[in-house]
Amino acid sequence: MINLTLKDGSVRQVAKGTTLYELASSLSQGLARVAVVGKVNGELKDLDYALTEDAEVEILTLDSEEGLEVLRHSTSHLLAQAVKNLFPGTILGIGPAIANGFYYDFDSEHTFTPEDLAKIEAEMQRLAKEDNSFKCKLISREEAIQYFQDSGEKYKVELINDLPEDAQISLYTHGNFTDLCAGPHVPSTKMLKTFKLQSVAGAYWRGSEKNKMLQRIYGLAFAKASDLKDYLFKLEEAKRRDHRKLGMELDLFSLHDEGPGFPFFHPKGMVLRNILEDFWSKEHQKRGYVEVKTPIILSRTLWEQSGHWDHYKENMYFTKIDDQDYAIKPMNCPGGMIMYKTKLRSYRDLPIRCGELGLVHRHELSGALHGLLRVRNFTQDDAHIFMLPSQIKDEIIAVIELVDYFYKIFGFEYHIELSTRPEDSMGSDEAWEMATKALEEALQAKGMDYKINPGDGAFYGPKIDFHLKDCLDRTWQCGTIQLDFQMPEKFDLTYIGEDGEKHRPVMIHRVVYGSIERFIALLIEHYAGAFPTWLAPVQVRILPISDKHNAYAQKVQSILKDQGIRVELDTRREKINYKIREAQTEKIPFALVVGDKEAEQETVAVRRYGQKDTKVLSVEDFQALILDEINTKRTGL
RNA sequence: GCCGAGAUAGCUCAGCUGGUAGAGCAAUUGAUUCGUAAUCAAUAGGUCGUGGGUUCGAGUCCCAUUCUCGGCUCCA
Repeated sequence: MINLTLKDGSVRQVAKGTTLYELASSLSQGLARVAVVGKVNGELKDLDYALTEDAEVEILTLDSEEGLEVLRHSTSHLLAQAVKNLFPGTILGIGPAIANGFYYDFDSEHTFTPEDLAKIEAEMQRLAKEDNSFKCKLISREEAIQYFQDSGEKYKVELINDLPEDAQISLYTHGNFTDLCAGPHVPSTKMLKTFKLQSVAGAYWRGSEKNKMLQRIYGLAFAKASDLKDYLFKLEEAKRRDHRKLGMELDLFSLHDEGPGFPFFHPKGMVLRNILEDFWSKEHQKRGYVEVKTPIILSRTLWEQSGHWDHYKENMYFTKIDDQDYAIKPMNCPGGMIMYKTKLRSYRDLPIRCGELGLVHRHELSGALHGLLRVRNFTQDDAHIFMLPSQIKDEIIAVIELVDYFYKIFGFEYHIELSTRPEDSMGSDEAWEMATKALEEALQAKGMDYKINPGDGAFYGPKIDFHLKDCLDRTWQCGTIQLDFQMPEKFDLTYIGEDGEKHRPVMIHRVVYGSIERFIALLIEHYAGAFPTWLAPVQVRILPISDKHNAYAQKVQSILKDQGIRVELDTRREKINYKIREAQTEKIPFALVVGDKEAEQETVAVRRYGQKDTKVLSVEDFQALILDEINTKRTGL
């Protein structure tokens, strides 16, 4: 007999060799029916796994994230089976579970079309009903290689060859389909009911552009049909927040064939930009930053000195002036270096926190462009902090706090990544290690959770990245803090120390918004276009009932305007309903209706965006209310 | 850059197997002076992304190209 500790802490004695399924049955028939996999000492196992020693055991159902993940993974096998049935000769790549579903990569002569997806899905439904169980078989490396070589599965052979020496190799079979897989899986295909194939996309084998591009089929899978339906509905809702759609509807910006990736900002978009930039400048001044502006075009020699010529050329645009080579800046830092060197610096001057809202141009791959989220020119809210080595930690912590302060004001949730040394980079291992450690220590000192993003650092140093989510939960890097020992070296930056000798300062490159363009895109999606009053391009629109009331409306407008409130007046000869509808469609925070009553009593009927009820306030009271909302940057809802 | 899909009026879209373009909203004009999400009517608006080709005839078929979308890669 062996002792099993269950999730509730109770201990159950069962015969050695009892399977997880048998255990589930003995606990309750209901549980056995919905059981997906088991967890033995923290490891996921198939239900037919036989227990041979004392263990902590948990039976998982589709109510758990892990259970769902297994379901999604099993559905990817079902997809592969269906594709192999319908398109014999297809070679398999990999097929993992992902958020909300799964994908499988295929190498096929046939190009999968959207119409094929429907056929494949039907075949999956048919196969699922066959009620085939997933069976696991452990085999030796040689057998496995032999097996997949014989069946022409070259990618599987490659995968096996790359498995660690001691890896246990297992095959999973259901019906006529066998795949290399670590498992575990649901007990039977009959559990695979709620899925939907979504799209086909190209994907490089093993994520490297040096490899062949395979065809990836994406699918969704959920525990219940209602969950799938809910998710599809949520997707549709999310698309309504898309900044590309809202940006055009709200007349904020536009993109044109004449300048792919070079956005045009309209008057209303400029209002938003200017507010963000003003806020930025004020907050930075408070924290001891100065602000500069460096040129957009600088000589080739500078870029050679900075290392961009060697490490960043692919992303840069070039031009010639009087037969000399120049580059359009992809980063602001080299310009900042030149400024630092205009004076002799003392240790007493440091840290120098030098901000720059700098317009940079980068040649992004055409296929990567995406609204304002990925563009070819953008304004970085950059700053370079030159400091003594002893100031590193405090400065990094101050920037982490600054980014957090900003993001909280907008109500953004974010996650942090620590990006380490990339392949194409410069500097010594020691310098990189020191820099990476400094960043890590600052994060730990702040108690921040973060994940490591190996090899994703800048070519001159490691970085802390702050990521925000868009309407479809894709994450985008915004803020970043990069610690750099290389540039000061390359540019021979110095300061005079207490000892009267020259020393090398350390520098940080950092941005808070990241790029104003990207940040605006995320703001649009975050607020679904309904900006809080302090950010709204138009804060108030006054709607006279008829043109009898225009004079009073104008008076109210000038009172509010004098307070710096962005207020419009709608004097068109339209019905009040029509004007209100339009003000709502444009997501203006306040619509003020004025008619006989209001004109007589010097009041306004206040209708807030998204709310049906109105409140009649005196003009002074309304003014106080809106100014308070603007000053406190409240969302108002 | 790569794989796939798409591009028709300012916007959203229709246009079957090739027979020289249509709706709604927006716009303009006129009438309506109106109390919390669309007043009525009339008018105007497109060389169907661009360039070639096939054909008596191309929005529709073929080729190239640009841009957009979804991914991959890359990145603020």
